[in-house]
Amino acid sequence: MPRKAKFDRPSVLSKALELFSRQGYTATSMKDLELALDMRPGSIYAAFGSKESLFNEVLSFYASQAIEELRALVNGSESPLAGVRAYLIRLADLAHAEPAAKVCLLVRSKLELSGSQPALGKAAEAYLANLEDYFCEVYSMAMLAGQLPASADPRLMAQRLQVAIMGLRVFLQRDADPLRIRQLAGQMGKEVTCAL
Amino acid sequence: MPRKAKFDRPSVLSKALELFSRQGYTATSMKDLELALDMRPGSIYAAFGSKESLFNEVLSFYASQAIEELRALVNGSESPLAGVRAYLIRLADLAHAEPAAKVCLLVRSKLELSGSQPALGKAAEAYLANLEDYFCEVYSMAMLAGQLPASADPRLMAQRLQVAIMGLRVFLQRDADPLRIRQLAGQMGKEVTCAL
DNA sequence: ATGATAGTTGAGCAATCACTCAAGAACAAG
DNA sequence: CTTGTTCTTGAGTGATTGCTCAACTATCAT
Repeated sequence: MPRKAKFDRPSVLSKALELFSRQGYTATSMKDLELALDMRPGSIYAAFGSKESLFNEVLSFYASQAIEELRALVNGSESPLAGVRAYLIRLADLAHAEPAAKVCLLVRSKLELSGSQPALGKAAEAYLANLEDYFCEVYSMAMLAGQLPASADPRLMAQRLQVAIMGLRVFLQRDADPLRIRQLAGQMGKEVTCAL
Repeated sequence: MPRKAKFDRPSVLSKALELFSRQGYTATSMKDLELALDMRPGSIYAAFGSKESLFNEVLSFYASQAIEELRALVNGSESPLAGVRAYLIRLADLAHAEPAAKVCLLVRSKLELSGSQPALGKAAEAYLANLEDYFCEVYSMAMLAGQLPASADPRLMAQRLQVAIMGLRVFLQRDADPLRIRQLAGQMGKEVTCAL
């Protein structure tokens, strides 16, 4: 009996993600979203409830995308540590991408919203913690495979890696020479995988 | 004949800096500023022209403060490289500070505003470039003092250091154990000064 | 005092904000 | 076709945005 929605949720989320990545949460108005999503306000609110909960869903969409991409890269590499190095190189290659794609939306949102929208800040924080946990798993796997000294601390290394990734991705915004950035990423990859 | 302004510009800028650091540019309204600065709209506009140019002045205020602090620390250390390590440790100790003080306002603003307020984004970018230049000077000094191999690339090391700092300061937002962060900072300090 | 200059005030402007809801449109079952 | 259910529409809500300006007040030199 009902009528089915004529929009495709993932594709809508993807468009919203692009817009939020470019302008941030606060600077993006519902008018902007109506235009980008080609939806009228009533439809948006029927589908997502509010600007805040739409953004929440976008964050979750982005986070699962990010962790999936990472997982694929690690599984597709010869070893966990090689996967980590490959991931850093891939990040460095974002130097050629559009500015909006360079920063991690989770980091961006955490910085932007922790002070003014605590709930959204907490959400971004949680997804970042998930990523750290996954990094920790990767390092644990590497230890079991004998690729790291028995004295290694996977949790510390995971945090060390996340710091490196955050730094690199923020630095991407500075529009330096792509080759330079690759050089930096390579060096950091070695440091972060004890391959000095 | 005239009447002199009854507010102290640096102290006003300092209050505005605190507010912008907590809420960001877009999420801070003129009403918020009126309250924090204890000034009426007319006075603010007479003194600063617009919200945007007030923010510009705050950015410049913050940047000169930051570089001065850094310079003092480097000059007060035994060697340039020791100064760099000391700076990283000092950053790690921000773990005990209020959240707003943890992130660099320049990075925050670059991320928040590059997409929606290009002029302000460019301004933040320029100050970050100044900092990188200063890092480069420090490494050049270290080379002249024979603390680095002749093959070292000061510019690359400066960028490497800025990536480390950005990463560390963003990670501070995650509210990890302060001791952990010190540990990370110490390790990164060694890497970034070739003291492995 | 007085006049000239400059700083302060706050009600209020047009524009924009996130959001609502009554009306209409599109589908599926009978 | 109807009827029932859900989705879509867009004009319009009150609140808030950044900002203005005429009236006012304080401080100077004379």
